[in-house]
Amino acid sequence: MSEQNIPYEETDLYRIRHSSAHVMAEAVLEQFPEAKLAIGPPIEDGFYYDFDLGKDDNDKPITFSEEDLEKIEAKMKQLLKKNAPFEHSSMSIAEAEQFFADQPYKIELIEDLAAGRLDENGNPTTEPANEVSIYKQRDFVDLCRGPHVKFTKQVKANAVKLLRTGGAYWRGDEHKPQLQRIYGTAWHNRVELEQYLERLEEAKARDHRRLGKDLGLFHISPLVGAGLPLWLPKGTVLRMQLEDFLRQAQTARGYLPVITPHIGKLDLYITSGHYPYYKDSQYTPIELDDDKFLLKPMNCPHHIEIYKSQPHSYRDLPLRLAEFGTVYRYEQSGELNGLTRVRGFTVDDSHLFVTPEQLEDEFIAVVDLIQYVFETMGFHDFRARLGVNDSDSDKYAGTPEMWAQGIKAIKQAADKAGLNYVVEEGEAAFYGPKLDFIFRDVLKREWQLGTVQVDFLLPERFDLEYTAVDGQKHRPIMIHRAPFGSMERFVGILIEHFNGAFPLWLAPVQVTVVPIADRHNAYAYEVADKLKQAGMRVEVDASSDRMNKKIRNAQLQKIPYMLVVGDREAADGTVAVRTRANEDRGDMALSVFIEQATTLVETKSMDL
RNA sequence: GCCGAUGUAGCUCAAUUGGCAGAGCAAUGCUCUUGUAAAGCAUAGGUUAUGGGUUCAAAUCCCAUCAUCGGCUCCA
Repeated sequence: MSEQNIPYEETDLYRIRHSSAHVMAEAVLEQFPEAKLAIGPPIEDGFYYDFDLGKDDNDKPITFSEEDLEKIEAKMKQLLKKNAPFEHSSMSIAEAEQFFADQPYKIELIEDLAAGRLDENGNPTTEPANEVSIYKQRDFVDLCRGPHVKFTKQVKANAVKLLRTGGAYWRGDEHKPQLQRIYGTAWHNRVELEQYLERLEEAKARDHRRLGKDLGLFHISPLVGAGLPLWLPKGTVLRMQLEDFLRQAQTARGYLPVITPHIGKLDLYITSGHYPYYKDSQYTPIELDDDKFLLKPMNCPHHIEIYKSQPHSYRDLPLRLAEFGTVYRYEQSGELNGLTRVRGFTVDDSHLFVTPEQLEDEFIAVVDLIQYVFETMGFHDFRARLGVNDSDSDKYAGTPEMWAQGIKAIKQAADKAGLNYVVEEGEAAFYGPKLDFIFRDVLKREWQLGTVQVDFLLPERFDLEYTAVDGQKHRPIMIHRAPFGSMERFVGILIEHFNGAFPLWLAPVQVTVVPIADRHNAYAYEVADKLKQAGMRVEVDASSDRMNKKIRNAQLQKIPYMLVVGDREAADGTVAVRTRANEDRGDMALSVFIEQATTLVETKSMDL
């Protein structure tokens, strides 16, 4: 398409979606004449519009029902076909305030525009506006910067669909009124719409919650607790492959393993400064006698205490302490989601204690490790984001100097490593700036995974020191880092990315041996034993099912290899190799298969 | 946490307006001994998420709680 290289805001699709939002609002007003309009922008793949429908007799907010949505969609399609031009004009602030007098949200937007505070998207503006831009189709007039299509008919009625409703806070602030949002999608034509809907179906089919159940990877029991996943044997095998891989990579890079308990005294987190920041998302402290203990929300304080357990010379540094450390955060109930958003999760955590001279090299080495990990996973589409503090936010600790120093260190190291990154305000940790690695999966969805943070604050808080060449005590700097981020989220993403068909080295079961009839079971077990001796994870399907059924079951479990064995194979010492890609490779000597498979495992190949 | 929807067998779903809770798959048993994506027959499986309430009668209506899903806010 010709639109690929121009900004989204300038594309036809953007206009189509923006115009769809207006026509949808027009349709809503026909059904709900009292609705107050908030904002209705185009978004990725579609658009939304927020409405305030007022309260019912019981003072409960009026919401859209599913039937409402259908009616609105039908009405909207009618309005699209009943052609009308989008007319652009402007009004003075005073005119606009009068015109939108019964639209409080529009008034707020107009006032912000007039004062030069915020534009209609909530972004800061530089200059106060004298007049505002408006768009009109038929009797529907909206405060809007545009652009729009010229006529409503340019939005094809069969290329638009309303998807869902939901609550949304005015201006994204949970202390402000909650509005009713309708999401819709709009495309150039019907075919594109259908393709998009298919994409949604595809995403649903690879949902890790669905696959996690079907493939027996994890389970979440309400009795254990929401957001506290139980790892089933197959999920555990998968996770352990990841952990072993990283552990090995870390050992090769001079990391030292440590293990720390799941709780710690409240005082520890008060010293670290975590407590005030995590108070709201924290399991309440456990009180015993005169002490209070917290389920740890972070591993750093424990690792710091390990550092402090003995005096350090500059010769000991950098000290790289690594642990798969499980932390607990009491996330809001509405936030929980399978493995990707949980209340107890394991961070592939490490804390590096370094001298100022070592900071840059160590940071680069960490970035290098993260990239190595991603590449090994077959994650090639990722970007980096430098999260810095928000100048006017009070949620960050430390001095401006510390922040400047940290940001500078990250920038220098990232530049030296040749890494492209974008800077985003308000994306820092409370104790320092961080570099996040954001991965785009096969469905083009973005996930924040690995993270590296430079920290001058905690060494200060805990009064960390080492003896330098000059014989004086100096303050080390800490680097916090986690390539996977959290094992739970990472595995969740991995499941969706691979659609449950993991590369051989990660597959919980790598091979299923399929005996054709009972009399082949003995040979099947013999084959399985040899595979196990070669380090393969293998199952024998000795059930009374037909061979076809056994193959089907293995296919559904996305097991990489099915080895069919019958009279021929038993006589020749061979196996008939079939892959989950429906590929029949015919008979081959077992030794040849083992040779091939183990090589693929060793090289962590994506191929079968 | 907020707004909305949902919760029936291990899984996927049925059950007219309130009137005896059912099917497919999975499980178990038996028969068949099978050559690359579902053999046949039989058996078992449920306090309809939990706790209250309305009713002669509740899976169905009402209330509360828990959980899940879709959004918002927040985040690894």
